[in-house]
Amino acid sequence: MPELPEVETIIRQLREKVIGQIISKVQISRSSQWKLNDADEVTEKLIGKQIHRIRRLGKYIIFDFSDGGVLIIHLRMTGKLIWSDADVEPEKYTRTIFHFASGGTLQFNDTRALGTLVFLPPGDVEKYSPVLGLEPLDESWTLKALRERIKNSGLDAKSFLMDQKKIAGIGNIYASEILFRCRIHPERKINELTEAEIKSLYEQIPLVLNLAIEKMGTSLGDGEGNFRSVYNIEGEFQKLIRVYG
DNA sequence: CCCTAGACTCGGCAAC
DNA sequence: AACCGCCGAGTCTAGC
Repeated sequence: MPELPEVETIIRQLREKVIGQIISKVQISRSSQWKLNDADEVTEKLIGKQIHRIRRLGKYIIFDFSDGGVLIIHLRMTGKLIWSDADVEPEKYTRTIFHFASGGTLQFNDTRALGTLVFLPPGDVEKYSPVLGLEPLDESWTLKALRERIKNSGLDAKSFLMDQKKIAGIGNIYASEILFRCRIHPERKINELTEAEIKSLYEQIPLVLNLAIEKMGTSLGDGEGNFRSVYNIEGEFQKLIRVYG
């Protein structure tokens, strides 16, 4: 499952390959994953768009085009973005392929097909903006801001960490790992933690996420959820994980 | 089991 | 003052 470190790994690798590139063709084989767009229309509209910037918001991947439009992709459970320098044919679980003028291709593969894609032309950028909580790797990540979020929540600690409206980017694997390192039981009520425990969360959350980014993410299990980077290789963080499940 | 969005429930609150 | 109605927080479920 791609969580913040996996998505960050993906966008960093994508930057090396697709900044400045121009889309020459888009092949959509599962149009229902384009949430706000008609498949034929978006295929047409994306041609000629140049990728100016790539960024991450929580677990969302955002491509900014030179004209101000954006493409927003969420990988959900099993989505993968795979880069190839050469042309490729769609495989069984290929849902959309982006072809670039350089000859390279970016495949969006997704076994469960729960991932989402949204294209917003320059004027419509406001039409879709996911509601997300604190970004653990931003300057906005402060002990005070975390305490403020915790204050009015009756969730248990693990649910709190995984709630994207509270903190953006954490899922099952990193929530478990962070709580283990903080010695906090996952079912403890978040608003009943001691000040020392909140402080520990405040420190461990960015620490664990940054460590996982250094290791290019976590590839656990052999099934459909197993993370692969843009170059179709596994991450290394599972070697450092201290708890599983 | 653990990704999200939307529909739903619940409880607190408000009045001049 | 709460028979009302809004809001925020939490729960449940569909989607493939």
